[in-house]
Amino acid sequence: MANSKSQVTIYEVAAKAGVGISTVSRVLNDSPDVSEDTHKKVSKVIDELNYLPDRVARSLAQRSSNLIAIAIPTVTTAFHNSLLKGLRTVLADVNEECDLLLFDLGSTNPLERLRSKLKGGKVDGLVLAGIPVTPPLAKELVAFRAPVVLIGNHHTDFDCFYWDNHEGAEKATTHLLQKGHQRIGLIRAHTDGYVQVRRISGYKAALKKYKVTFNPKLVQIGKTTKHAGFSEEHGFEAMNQLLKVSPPITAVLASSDVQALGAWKAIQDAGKRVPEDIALVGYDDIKTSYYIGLSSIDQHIEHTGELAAKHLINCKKNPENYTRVDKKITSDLRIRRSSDYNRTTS
Amino acid sequence: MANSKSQVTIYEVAAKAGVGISTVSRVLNDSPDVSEDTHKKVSKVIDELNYLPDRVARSLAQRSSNLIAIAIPTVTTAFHNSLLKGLRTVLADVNEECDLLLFDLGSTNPLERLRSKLKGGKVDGLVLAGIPVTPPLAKELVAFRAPVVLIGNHHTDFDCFYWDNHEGAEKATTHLLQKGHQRIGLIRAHTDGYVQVRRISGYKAALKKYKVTFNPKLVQIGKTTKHAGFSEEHGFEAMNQLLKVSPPITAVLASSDVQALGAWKAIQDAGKRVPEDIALVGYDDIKTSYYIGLSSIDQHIEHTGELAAKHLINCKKNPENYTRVDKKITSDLRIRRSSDYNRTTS
DNA sequence: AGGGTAAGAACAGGCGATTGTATAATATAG
DNA sequence: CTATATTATACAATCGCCTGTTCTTACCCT
Repeated sequence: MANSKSQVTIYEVAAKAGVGISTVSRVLNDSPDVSEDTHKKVSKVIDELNYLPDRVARSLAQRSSNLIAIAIPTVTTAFHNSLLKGLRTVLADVNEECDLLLFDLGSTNPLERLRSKLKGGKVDGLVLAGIPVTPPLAKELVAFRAPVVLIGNHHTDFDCFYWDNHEGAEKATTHLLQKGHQRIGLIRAHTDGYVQVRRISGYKAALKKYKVTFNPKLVQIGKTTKHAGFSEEHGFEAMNQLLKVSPPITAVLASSDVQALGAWKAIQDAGKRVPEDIALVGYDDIKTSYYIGLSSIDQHIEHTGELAAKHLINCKKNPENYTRVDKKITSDLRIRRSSDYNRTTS
Repeated sequence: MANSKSQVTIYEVAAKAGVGISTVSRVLNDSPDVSEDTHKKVSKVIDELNYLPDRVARSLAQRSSNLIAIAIPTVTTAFHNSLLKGLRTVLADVNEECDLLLFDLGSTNPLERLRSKLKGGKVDGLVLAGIPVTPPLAKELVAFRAPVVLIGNHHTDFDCFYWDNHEGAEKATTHLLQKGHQRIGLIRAHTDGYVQVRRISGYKAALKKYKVTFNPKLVQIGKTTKHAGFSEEHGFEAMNQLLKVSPPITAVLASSDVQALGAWKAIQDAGKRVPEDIALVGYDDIKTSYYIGLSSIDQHIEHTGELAAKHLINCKKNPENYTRVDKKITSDLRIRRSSDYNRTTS
């Protein structure tokens, strides 16, 4: 199994080079007060011994773990993957030393799990993605004594990067209105939080601007509750309900791309075409959307991950000039085949 | 930000509880020889002081960290995401204590980066995904004092979970032959390693079984080298080359689904249809393939990740009855619209 | 009641680095 | 040529926790 051999330590290097360990340490850290000769000599021994400093010991001495944690649920979506990628890109390039720690919140009782993870020990930074911060949680986070970044949620006590769901839904709806649609369906999800509310308000705002009366029957939700209704099945189900509405709708805005995919299937099953009969716009802009030509709202998730990582690294590097970050990430509409069709007759 | 205040250490807890630090430590680690009274007393103080043990110090002292690391390149693909998910699922459910650490290998000099990550070691297990193990690396891995699991590569000194690329390519090719194809193109990638060689051999084996002569002109590779040629652009480019071959091919096997997507586009641009004019099969079975109906080879990547995690946890729990694992994961063909069409005339 | 035993807690010595300070060696000045 | 400033290096104390060992103390038993 590969175990036995013990590590080469700074002591061995020092002994073999005939110097003290502090000198070796200074060579490692490119301290200016080591003579050139000594530097060379020690470097040579380091090479010969194939010595690499122990990062854990180093972290302890430097009082920083060089670890940034991100808490995510087990059921990951494209959202989490994009976020991770953004974080990693920055951590890998900007700061060689920092690794990413994944706090998996499991499937049951995520908050309890998060609490126990927090107790597992400190890290240099924590990213909470899509986790609403309740007052008790906020208290624990403060006690955690490490910079905490919230993604997708808002809280006055922590740094946040979040999206304006109102804006996204409004952009999508406006686009459909501009394409000549009047009866636009909305497939919602099984959450009644902030996100959902804002999206519906964006949808309504756009309608109002175009003087189209809001019709609650055009907002549908199915029974399938898996993934809070962001699933393909749910999109399929809700779309079938929308197809029964009369007079018929000519466009649909879904709460997620995956949902839109299900809706697309329902539309095809009903013998109708996208976008000629029904235009479709999703939310999230996942990879598949690009390939199949589904219009969607791009929330720049990967970029948000990068921003979060940069912010945390910055906190670490110069904690003195810290200022709270509260940044809204704008959402952009990606128009593709599924909605790029002008409806001449209403 | 909640940072400034200096850390609460085990000493303060010990002092306030009126015990020695070793007792506090034993409480933290649920050692059996602490009386119940003391346990309670200390726990109470821990709560009051909001004490969190320092991960780094703990790792240093224990020479391990309850961490399983996985090394992956910065440019992640669906492959890595699936793997991660598999690992996490198991770590989250089977063992509450283990977290996943991401060793990002960056973009330049991944092996060197890996080396330095290994040095900081102190993890309980390491997963190497898609990283060929050269002799010097093998040596370092042996010196690394933790179980190492290789995914997608084979090495007699380590536990491995890998795929039989010969089998996968053979299954895909056989499927196309059965559908009546004779002139089957192959889009390869810019690697000449194990994976590529085995896939080509599988392709050839299937042809041979059906008594179809191998034609090297049907194996194409483009100039685009990004992502070692597994990219959409490269698929597009190579497909265009294949379209020029005469007599025309009727089916194509790509090295990845993303590549196949590019090929699909090239086929459409040439005014041909999938699968009626040209049948298409990819490799990897990414999500998009399911949605757009691209046939593909499913390598059960997520499941492989689960197996790897289970194995590592098992190593940790009972190291005494360790036996080397060398498991081949079978690949299955997922037949979808892109190739599900019988070619009557050859 | 005294010696033996065992449980529970304290001591002290690491783990492998960093870093402020003391010291030895060299250089500069008077 | 001694006295002082200047380097370059070595020493030793940490960092926060774990753990083998020693020491108490209380409890049994004859």
